Amino acid sequence: MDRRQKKTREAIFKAFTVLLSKKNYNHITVQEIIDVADVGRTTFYAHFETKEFLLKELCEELFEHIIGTAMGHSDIKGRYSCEKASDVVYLHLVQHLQQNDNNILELLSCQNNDLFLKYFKNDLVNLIRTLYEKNGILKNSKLPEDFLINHIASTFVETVSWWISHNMKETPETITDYFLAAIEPILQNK
Amino acid sequence: MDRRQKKTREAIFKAFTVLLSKKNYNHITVQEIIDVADVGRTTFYAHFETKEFLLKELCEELFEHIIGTAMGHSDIKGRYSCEKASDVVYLHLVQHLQQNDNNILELLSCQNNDLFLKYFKNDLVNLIRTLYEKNGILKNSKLPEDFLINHIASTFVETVSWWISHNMKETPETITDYFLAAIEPILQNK
DNA sequence: AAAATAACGAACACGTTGTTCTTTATAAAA
DNA sequence: TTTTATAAAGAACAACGTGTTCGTTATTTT
Repeated sequence: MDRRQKKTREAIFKAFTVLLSKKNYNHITVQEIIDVADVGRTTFYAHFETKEFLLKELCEELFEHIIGTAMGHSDIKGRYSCEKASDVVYLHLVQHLQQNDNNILELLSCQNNDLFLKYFKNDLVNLIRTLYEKNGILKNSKLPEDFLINHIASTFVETVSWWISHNMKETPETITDYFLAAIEPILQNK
Repeated sequence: MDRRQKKTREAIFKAFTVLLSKKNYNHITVQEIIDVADVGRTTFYAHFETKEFLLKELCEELFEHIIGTAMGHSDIKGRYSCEKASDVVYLHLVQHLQQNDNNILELLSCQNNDLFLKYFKNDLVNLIRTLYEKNGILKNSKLPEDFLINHIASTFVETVSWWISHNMKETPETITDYFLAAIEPILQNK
C-alpha cells in the first residue's frame, strides 16, 4: 500500500478516535474529522464513502486483530481439556484489552461504546461457536444452543464493559474468574 | 393537557415509530417525521427540542409504564418467598411485552433496537436492585453486588432480545424459564 | 363572548454533505 | 534519473437539513 494512503488512513482513524472520546458519534461531522486529521475533504471521501463506513472499517481493523489472535490460541491449546482451553482464550482476550492496542480502551469506554460493544459481541459469537462446536458441551444443555452462545458472548461483553467502567481496578485474572463464575454453572446445567 | 397537544404528540410518536421500523435512526430526518406525522415544522419544535429529545421522551413513556407496573407486582407479591416473588415479576414483564402495548415490539425489533434495549436495561437495573435489596441474596455471593445486578439485567434484556429475533415462537413461560436457568445458578453460588 | 393557547406556513441564515475540477506533490517503474 | 502513475490539496458548487422568527388562523378554556 502506498505510504501516503497509509498515512492519511491512520490520521483519519486517529482523529476519529480522538473525537469519539470527546463527543457523541452523531454529533461528529466529517468536517471536524478532516480538520483534526488535517487532510483535504476530497481525500477523506477518496478513502471512506461516509462516516458510517469509517466506523465500520475502524471496528473491523480493531477486532479482527484481537479476536484473530485469540482464535489462534484456541487451536494451539486444543490439546488440553476442553474447558481449560476456552478459559485460556478468555483470559488472553482480557489481557489483550488491558494492553490497550490501537487505543481500543479509548473506544470501549467512550460515550458511544455501545457501537463498539455491538461489533465486539458479534465477533465473539463466532469465536465462541468455534470454541465449543467440537466438543458437545453446548448440545447437552436443556437450553437452545444459539441461546447459550448468545448468552456467553453477551456476558463476556458485559463483564468487560463493567470492568472498564470501574476503571479496570481488578486484574485480568479476577475479571476472567468473574466471567467464568457467571457462565460456568450454565454449562454444567444439563 | 390540551387535546390538540396530545394529538400532535401522539402523531409525532407514531410517525417516529413507523419510520424507525423502516430505516436507521441516524437517517431519519425531522423533515420526514413532520411529513409523516402531518404537523407543521414549528409545531414539532414546540414539542421537542431535537430528534434526540423525541427519542428520550418516547423511551421514558414506554418503559415507565411497563417497569412501573412490574414494580407494583413486586410489592404485592412480597408475602411469598423472595425468589418466587421476583420470578413472578419477570414473567409479568415478558407477558407484558407479548401484549405489545404502544407498539413496543416494533421498537425492540427494529434496526436500532439497541437504542431501546439500552434504556430498557437501565430501568431494569433499578427494578432488580429494589427486587433483591431487602433480602440479602446478592450480598452473600462471592461476586460484587453491582456486577451481579448488571449481569441479571443484561441477561434479561438479551433473553428478550433473543426471543424477539426468533419471532417469539416460545411462550412467555418458556422464556422466563430460560432466563431463570441462565441466572439462578449464580444466585445460589455463594 | 373574550382571552389564551396551539398549530400553521412561509421564509430565513446557517451549517453539512458529497461531488467536480484543476493543480501540486509524492511514490513507483522505466 | 527521468518518466509515469497516483495521491492529496484546494476551491467552488448545489442540494439538503436544521432550528428560528413572524404573522395568521384555528381551537380550547375562562
